[in-house]
Amino acid sequence: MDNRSVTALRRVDLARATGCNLETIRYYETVGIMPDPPRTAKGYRSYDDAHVRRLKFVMRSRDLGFSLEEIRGLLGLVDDRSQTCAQVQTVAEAHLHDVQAKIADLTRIERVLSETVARCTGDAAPECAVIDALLEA
Amino acid sequence: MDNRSVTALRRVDLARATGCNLETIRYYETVGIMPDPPRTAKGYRSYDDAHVRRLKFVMRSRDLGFSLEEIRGLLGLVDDRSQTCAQVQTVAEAHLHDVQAKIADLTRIERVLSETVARCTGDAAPECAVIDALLEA
DNA sequence: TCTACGGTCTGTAGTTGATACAGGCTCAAG
DNA sequence: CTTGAGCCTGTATCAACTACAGACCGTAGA
Repeated sequence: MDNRSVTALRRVDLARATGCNLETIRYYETVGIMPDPPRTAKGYRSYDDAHVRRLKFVMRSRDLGFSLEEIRGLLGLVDDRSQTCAQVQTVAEAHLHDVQAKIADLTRIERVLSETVARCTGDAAPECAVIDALLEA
Repeated sequence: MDNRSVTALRRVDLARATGCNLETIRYYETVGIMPDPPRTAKGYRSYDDAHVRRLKFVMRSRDLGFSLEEIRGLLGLVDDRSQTCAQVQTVAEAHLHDVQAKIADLTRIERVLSETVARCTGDAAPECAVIDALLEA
């Protein structure tokens, strides 16, 4: 157990430390969300705490529904700390509006769907309120 | 203007009648959502009112957020009217629960996001509440 | 009749965000 | 020395479309 083992992480260690899927890490590297990590003599990827922090940032952003494109933007703003809070705010607000629009859409769907399902008799009969609703012009 | 023109529709006509994208119609045929239509002597697709009705059904279902897989199921129930209202109700209720779960997720995201954005100063400074929230463990 | 334009045909590639697998290599513990 | 876990690459798959490329057709106007 040498002192390298404190920070030198394998792919599976990074996955476990972040909760990210193993294959997804490689995917993030190919699409530039994560940097290409240094390699061992045998070509194995070698990660450290900075990778863990970055990937956690990505996971949290994804959790909040940011697209990879948006996350790329946020990472750029983090990497270049000369950028402004106002810029980040703009990205986050745009995303907030997206989320609110999605909620509105789903709420409309939920209303129509629950109203329609409520009209179902649940009978072993071929007449059905859901089908009728979908069939009507 | 012969009597065929009343019902014989080209691909673009079906698209316009339903609001469906031109290419999507062909896609729905390849995946079996729509039937392979009859062809003219020169191989052009020829649609009629039944196609319009079916595609409208598909569009409305999709509008309500049903997946193509679910729509395939609903179409099967419509095609075979010996199926029961109870079966349709089951599909629709399962989908309703999906929708409600998505709304719950997005509402959580919306809350976190709006709280965080509200803490932004909007300054031309590198300190930012959004970034801090994403960076913190 | 010519020409332009809009439509149609097929097959295939690209999109987003991963996930999975094949086939082979390496490493560490027992 | 074997076994099992992990690593490597490249490629295929998923949903649900969308968008070409390259060739053909059909009709309205000059």
